[in-house]
Amino acid sequence: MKDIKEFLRSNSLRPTKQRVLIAKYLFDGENKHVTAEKLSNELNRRKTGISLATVYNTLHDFYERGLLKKLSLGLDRVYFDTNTDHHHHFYSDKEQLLIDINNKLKVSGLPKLPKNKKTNKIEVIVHLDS
Amino acid sequence: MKDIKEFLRSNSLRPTKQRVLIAKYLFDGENKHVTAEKLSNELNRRKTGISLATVYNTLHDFYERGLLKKLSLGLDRVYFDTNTDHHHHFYSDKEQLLIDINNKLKVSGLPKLPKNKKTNKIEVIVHLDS
DNA sequence: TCTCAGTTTAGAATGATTCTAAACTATTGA
DNA sequence: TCAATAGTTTAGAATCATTCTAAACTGAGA
Repeated sequence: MKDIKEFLRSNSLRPTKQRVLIAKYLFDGENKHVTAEKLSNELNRRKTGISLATVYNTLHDFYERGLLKKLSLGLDRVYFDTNTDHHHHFYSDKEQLLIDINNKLKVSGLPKLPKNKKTNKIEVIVHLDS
Repeated sequence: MKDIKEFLRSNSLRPTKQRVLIAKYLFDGENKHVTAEKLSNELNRRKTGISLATVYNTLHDFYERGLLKKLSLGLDRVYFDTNTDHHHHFYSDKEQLLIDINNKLKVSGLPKLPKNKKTNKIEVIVHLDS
């Protein structure tokens, strides 16, 4: 609790009631994949009374501080991932399934880059069926 | 022209004026990446008077017949790719850059799949910076 | 040519996200 | 402790890609 306030402050974020609650939920130790809507539902379940706008603002703030990773897998919603290390995903649109691939994938056989461009990151999505 | 009508018919699509014009543009031999909006602009430039709704309908129809590939790279718009072979992409959100990677990429080191799931496809996106 | 299922279309609807601007609150300096 | 203020929260409006609706239109077969 104190720690969370410190954590927020050390990331140039005022430890407001709302941010503390959201951070507590997101950074409780286990990795999470959330959308704004899913997070909002979870917070409502806990009767926190945090508005959807604040959920969006907070996810964005955390993302900008590098505390979350942003995933745009399908077309619809944006997922935020509490695992900010570079990693990849198993993904199934139909089944709302999203699983981290944390071990070392290797991608080989890349052609040379377009001129004047450099690789920012390589993203691998393994689409699954049942 | 005749060929395009035949092509549409052979894919269970009536060769309407609109579909012929769109197919002619999309399948002129060179690979294209289009969004509904970009395609609509191009068609307006040619004074075809095709509505945006029809552009969406037609892209969707072509996609369902397997004539186009659908790409959901960023969050915003959907791209349709006339290259329907399995392939990967260089992508830069900022610069609206999208380039096919047609040669054989290899992805190694995948962990085992979640139980009861099988791989549908592996998608590699190489994000670029300038 | 007639008929009708398949198409096209304008405009409304949807749904995730962002914006607005007014009310609220954490922080800091006195 | 308190006032001032910069940063936050919020409801609701706005945005924007896309889908839906339902009415008008058209290609294809009889």
